[in-house]
Amino acid sequence: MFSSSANVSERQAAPPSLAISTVIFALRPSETSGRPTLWLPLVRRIREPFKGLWALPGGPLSHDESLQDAASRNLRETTGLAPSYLEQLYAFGGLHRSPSQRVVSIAYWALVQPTEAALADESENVRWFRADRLGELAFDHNAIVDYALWRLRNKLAYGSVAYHLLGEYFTLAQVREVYEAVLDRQLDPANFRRQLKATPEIEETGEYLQGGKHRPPRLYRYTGRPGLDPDNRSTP
Amino acid sequence: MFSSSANVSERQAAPPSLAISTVIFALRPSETSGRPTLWLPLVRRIREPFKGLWALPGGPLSHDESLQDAASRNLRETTGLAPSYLEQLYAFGGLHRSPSQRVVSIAYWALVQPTEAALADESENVRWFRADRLGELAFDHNAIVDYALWRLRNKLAYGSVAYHLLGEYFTLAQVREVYEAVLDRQLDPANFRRQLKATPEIEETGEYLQGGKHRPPRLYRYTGRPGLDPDNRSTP
DNA sequence: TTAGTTCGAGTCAAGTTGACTATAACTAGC
DNA sequence: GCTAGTTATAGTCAACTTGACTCGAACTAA
Repeated sequence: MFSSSANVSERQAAPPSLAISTVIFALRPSETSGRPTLWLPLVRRIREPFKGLWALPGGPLSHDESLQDAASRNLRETTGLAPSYLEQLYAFGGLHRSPSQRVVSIAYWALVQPTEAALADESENVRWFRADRLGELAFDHNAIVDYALWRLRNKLAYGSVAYHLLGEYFTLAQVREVYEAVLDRQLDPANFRRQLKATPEIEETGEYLQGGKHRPPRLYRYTGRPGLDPDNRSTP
Repeated sequence: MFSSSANVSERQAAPPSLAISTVIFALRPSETSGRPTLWLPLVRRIREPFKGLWALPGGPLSHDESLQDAASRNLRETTGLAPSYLEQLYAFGGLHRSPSQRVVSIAYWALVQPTEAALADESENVRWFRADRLGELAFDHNAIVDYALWRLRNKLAYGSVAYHLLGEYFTLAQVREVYEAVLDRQLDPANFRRQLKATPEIEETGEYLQGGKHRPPRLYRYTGRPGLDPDNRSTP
């Protein structure tokens, strides 16, 4: 009784530590088909626990930055990327996420544009993986990625998130390819186009995409809000 | 330079502390109209900062409980309630939420059934307020409640959350009253009924609600999953 | 018995969605 | 320069959904 009580107070003296993790999505051409697919960068664990396994970019929360700033700093430090969309995902706080000490991780998810993603740092310990072909990750990071994918699919169906995976100008077919890559199913080009033309945030430009093999498609521009505002009402 | 650097390491030595807050919704009859409206319990701050102001129930995260357990313990301790629905809301981690020290709060939101809510403890320092008539709350708790309300409205429109504000048996008109209270607008009874009859999770019982002033309505039962499962895919 | 109210089924027009057809505009290869 | 192949874009049509509305059924209060 006495020793157990002492144990409790001892453990409470070391409060759960706080960390940030980020799931960073970008479109890259598939090696096989060449069509755009979802990829994400992982970092290799260079110390225990889970030494050698791949893990989400992340780190401790420092005292003088907000959660979002910490996520965005982490993203920049590990991959050199600046996200076009960044949103909090979930706080993971299970008791046994980390074998040694108790860690509560606040996970963020981000989208980066392909021009950015092409410049991303890659090294021995930082590498991009196809989102649908990850192996076993460190900690509960497989669950975090699964949840981020679920959230991405939901947000996509709902609204305005697809454009943050594309550059400033895009064709309607490119938007459709984003949907097909993320939702993993074919969409009717004509019907998809009809829906997009009905959304007011997509503005027709006078330009056409030249250099393709067939009829040049018109270029469009997204005029909705950028994805980092704190008041875009998908984040408080 | 030296003193600033020393300052940084000193502040990092005291990491941000972690707390849990819960927004607890229940239906109670309005004092004026008698129709069901949204209420939530608040606790009075008995120490600085914000001493005397009302705040969300909450407290520090103890070492040996998961986030959800901590939320549900908090809820039980301050109000005596057992929620029928409990879900993580958001992690609030702004730098100046608390004037003294840095606190990251993981907010949860809960729904309790009216039978439960009627038994809730109330005292000098715990009181229920109408969700649309809160005064100025401590910390950033007004923003947290606003976000919880937004989330509740969204979930309501989407799906299955309304039944957790009702008892085991209910009439379709009661469900409509929940929607009207939360969304704050009138709904067409006939159309609403048509939609509910189309959802398979609502099962017709043989019973009727007796004792009303008019034609007795049929009683229904919700057969979907309860709201505390970790795998109901609105929580990872 | 009657007036008043809610319950519950049904109708209708407007809008949306998915499957499909047809034409326009461009390139590659001959 | 012509033709075949491919994508872009517009349009049609039936099935389904949604909102506004009507009407009879069933009960209570007086």
